Amino acid sequence: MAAREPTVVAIVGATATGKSDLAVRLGMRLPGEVVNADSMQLYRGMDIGTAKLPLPARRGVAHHVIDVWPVTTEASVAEYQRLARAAIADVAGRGRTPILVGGSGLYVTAVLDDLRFPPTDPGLRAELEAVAQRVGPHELHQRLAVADPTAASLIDVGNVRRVVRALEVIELTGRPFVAALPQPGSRAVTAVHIGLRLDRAALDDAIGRRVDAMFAAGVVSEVESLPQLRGSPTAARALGYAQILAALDPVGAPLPAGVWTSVAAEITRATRRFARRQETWFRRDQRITWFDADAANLEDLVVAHLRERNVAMAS
RNA sequence: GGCCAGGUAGCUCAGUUGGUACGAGCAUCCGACUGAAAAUCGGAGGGUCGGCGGUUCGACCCCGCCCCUGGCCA
Repeated sequence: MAAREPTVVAIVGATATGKSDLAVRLGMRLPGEVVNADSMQLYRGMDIGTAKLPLPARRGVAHHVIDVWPVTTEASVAEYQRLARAAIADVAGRGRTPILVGGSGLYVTAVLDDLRFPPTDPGLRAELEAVAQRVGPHELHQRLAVADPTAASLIDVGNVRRVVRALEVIELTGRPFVAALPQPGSRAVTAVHIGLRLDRAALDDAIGRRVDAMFAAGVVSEVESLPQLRGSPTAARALGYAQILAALDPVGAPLPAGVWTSVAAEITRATRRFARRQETWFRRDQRITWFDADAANLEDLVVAHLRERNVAMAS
């Protein structure tokens, strides 16, 4: 008998490249179940704007770690890591292949690699943020330079968020903050890691179409149906939601004509920018095998690849 | 036809009493990334300053003519 360690199939890539769709097709074929690795799809009620597959489109393939948080919950990679690993163990325990799908680079890394998140302390963090407000970024960065020169040299002065987090970790653990992602080879699980890519023109086009489709499907109503969203720690910052909330902001004030056209344009722009960041993140991972997302025989190519990598498959 | 405003980076616009464009935002490209990551942050490329001529040691800034755009008046 081979080792019982599960093999995870991971599908990554920029937004709008068709990851979810491919995942469902593989789910039916392996068979397998989807484990979400999209940070915003964890929120309940945020469906249209996060491009969750509607139930029928999932074709009976189970999806895990999706719709688990109310919008008021502050996101946490560490918590996500626990949920996702538990889901993977569960799926594998039932003899099925876990298919990890999503474009949140850190989330994917947190599941696949041996990432360990030091603890956090909201009070301490708030305190540090207050200090940052008071003394300014340079002074704060100075403190980090004293406490942990290495971390200070790796984190930009202007990146207050990361400076705060580094100081928080140092304070909590009494040890230096190691601000470096694990090197390839630190896999926590066995994984076949594939990426979907589109050239810039096709990607930008797909994003534009996706944003238009979201408006047509009623994202604005979706936002309005989530009164708790405004002011929420994480969910309110989600692409699309943030811009729509801003447009809706002047409470009572009549919305200028054509707002949504310009808001949609803004969201499209922001999403393209985001897609570039996703590409930058995934690009450096040499363990990913890339496939052209618009290949006509994409599914077959991927299946062939999975067979080569000895992923158990229904015949 | 006359008057006014304006023609400066791919786009929207700053700017200089004449001395090498401090340009900014957006866009583009590249990168970082360990408890908010759809977040947060860093870097780079890019301009014959509408055209021609003149004044000047020197003009994107002054003068003349021309072209283009918007508005107003006929």
